Amino acid sequence: MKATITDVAKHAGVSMKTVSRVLNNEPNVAQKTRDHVKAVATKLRYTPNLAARGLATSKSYLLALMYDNPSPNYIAHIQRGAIDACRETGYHLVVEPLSLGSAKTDDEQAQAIRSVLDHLPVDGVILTPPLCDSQAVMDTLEELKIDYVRVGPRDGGTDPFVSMDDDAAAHDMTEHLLKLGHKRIGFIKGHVAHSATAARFNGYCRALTAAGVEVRHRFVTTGDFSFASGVDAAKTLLALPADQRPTAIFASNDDMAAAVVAVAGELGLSVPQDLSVCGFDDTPLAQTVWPPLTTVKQPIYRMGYDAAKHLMTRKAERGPDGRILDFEIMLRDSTSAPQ
Amino acid sequence: MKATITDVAKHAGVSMKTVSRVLNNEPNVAQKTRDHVKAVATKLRYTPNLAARGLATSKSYLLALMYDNPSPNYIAHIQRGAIDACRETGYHLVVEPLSLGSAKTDDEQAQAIRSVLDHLPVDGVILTPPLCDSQAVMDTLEELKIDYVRVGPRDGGTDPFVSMDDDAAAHDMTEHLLKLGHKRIGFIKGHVAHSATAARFNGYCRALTAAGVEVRHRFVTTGDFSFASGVDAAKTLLALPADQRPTAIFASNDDMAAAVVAVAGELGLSVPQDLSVCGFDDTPLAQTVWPPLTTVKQPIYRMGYDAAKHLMTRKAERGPDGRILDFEIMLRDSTSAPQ
DNA sequence: TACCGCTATGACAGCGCTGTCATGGCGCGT
DNA sequence: ACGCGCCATGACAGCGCTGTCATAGCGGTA
Repeated sequence: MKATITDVAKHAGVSMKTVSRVLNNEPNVAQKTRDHVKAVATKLRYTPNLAARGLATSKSYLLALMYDNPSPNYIAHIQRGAIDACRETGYHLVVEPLSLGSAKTDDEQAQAIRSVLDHLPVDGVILTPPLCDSQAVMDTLEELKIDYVRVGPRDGGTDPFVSMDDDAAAHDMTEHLLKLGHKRIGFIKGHVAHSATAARFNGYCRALTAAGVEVRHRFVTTGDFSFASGVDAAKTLLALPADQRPTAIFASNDDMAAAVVAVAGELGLSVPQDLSVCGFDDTPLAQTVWPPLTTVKQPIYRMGYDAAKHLMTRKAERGPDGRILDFEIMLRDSTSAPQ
Repeated sequence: MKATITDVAKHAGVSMKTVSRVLNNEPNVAQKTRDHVKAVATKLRYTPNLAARGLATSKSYLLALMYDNPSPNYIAHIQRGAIDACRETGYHLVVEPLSLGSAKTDDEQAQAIRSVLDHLPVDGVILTPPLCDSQAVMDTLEELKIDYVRVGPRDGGTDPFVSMDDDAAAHDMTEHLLKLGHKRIGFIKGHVAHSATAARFNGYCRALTAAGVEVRHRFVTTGDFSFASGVDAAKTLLALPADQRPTAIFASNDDMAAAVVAVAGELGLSVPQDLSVCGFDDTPLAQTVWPPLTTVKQPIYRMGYDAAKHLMTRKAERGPDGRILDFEIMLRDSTSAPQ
């Protein structure tokens, strides 16, 4: 039914091994033979049998994307990037949600990941937050000798990773607000356990300090990335008397920024005239809210793409261990000069 | 390194074939032997090599989830359900985005799907909207002799599918509004090409008619499921004089419902006092907006789960071809009695 | 006892591919 | 002309598993 290497070999008048060499771009095949075999393979619509190849090489041509309950939107983009990269190389992506939960012990985490990997021998693993920050997970992978890449890890370790400079992005966004003329800029921090929280806050502080503006304690509140926490934070910030409250609020993600917009509306403040608001992540929500949010667009798709690409590249040909990708500030309608 | 069937056979003092029989629950093995082999396999932490098994059986133990640009949220839930089902049976899920686009010809659609399947021999395919409504896709699958299940197909054909009764859900939601005392109920239709659009509108009409309320042309507008289209539709509906405009608006999805809330806010109408709003889908957005939206919760996770389960079940043991799952009306704060 | 039917088990080939090693031919230096 | 080394190619085994077919053992029947 489906063409095999043997068929191609027969039709091309060469041995199976030569066909194999051609298909795998191995050296030591005359250019003429190479072309001929390729032509025959195409004509026969030959595609290699993954199972057979996997059995012979003990590779699986599969990559796994592991995640633990992040936002669907984030995963969807990472996933899409990784899949596109896989397609280019004949790999495929299997998706493996892992419910580690921060409550689990290291040992349980290791066990969970091991049981997944026991059943599915993948050639590489893409680790997204918060998995990418679990030492237990990484140790297990190391022990199993399975390649992995971390996406957006907390520290900028020596392990392979792709990430974005959250600090710089927050800095630039704050600077944007400063340039518009804002002096009283509120900030809503994200969930303490998340890698990006500290980095974003740090960027905010850096920009203020650089501009000679004091970082004021009362302008900084803590949320946990949820809309609800944003509501609370916004209420706190906006409860200050009109001449003392922030003229701009920078929330650590879009959900909380959307909450700020909602609260402002309730209080009769219009955005951006009375209050500028900006978010972080550029989720669909940013454009679903009114007015559309000025926010930071993370190169999420690209991260997935690069991560997968890295895993499919032979060790020798790999580039530097870590890649820091560019972000982009999306200027929309939720920010303007004060008054 | 990793235990093989041969290892287990040696340790258990039986032949490979007997081990194989035990592992695959084949008949004709003495219970005692069976138990013993199982014990040995466990002790050795044996897990079958998928590639080898696949080569021998020409099955892949892989299911594919195919989609064409739906909402990330929808896919994420389907996916999660399917993965959970796979885990129970030792299968795995590969995710294959397909960019067919409605502009493509049937032939191109068939080609696209074929090229994916040529490279990855899966045992079954889960088709989500709008793929599940493409005859070309189904024909191709049929020809390739690959099992498939349609999730939420337009028609309730004889092919295997899982879906939800959009019509009934829209009916119940409309009835909810009616019971609250609303008489002037606006409706925003979804994208014409989508399967659910007609069904939802139909349910709305049925409920009105059953209650003896006329379906009024000016209360029905058409959107395309996007927030932006919802803004336009809402403006149209709310442009009517106060004593003639709808006291409630039922949007065909949450994005458009959120748009209605935003427009109402701009016009100084408060929800739900001046205007009740309800949506459809129960996306995260429904709770991210203020006030949280009354909406229809689709059993998306369950659909993914059931679809995968169906594919992994041997033909003989399968239940009925189609399964219609229950929806749930999520009553939240965006609806109340008029005035 | 001879024979049959049935179950429990095993030997062996082969799925499609690649790794290893062998082979034959050709160019080049002496 | 001879020998060496290198390149292009092929033969063959074997990856881990399952399907097919053969076989041994057992109880029952005539």
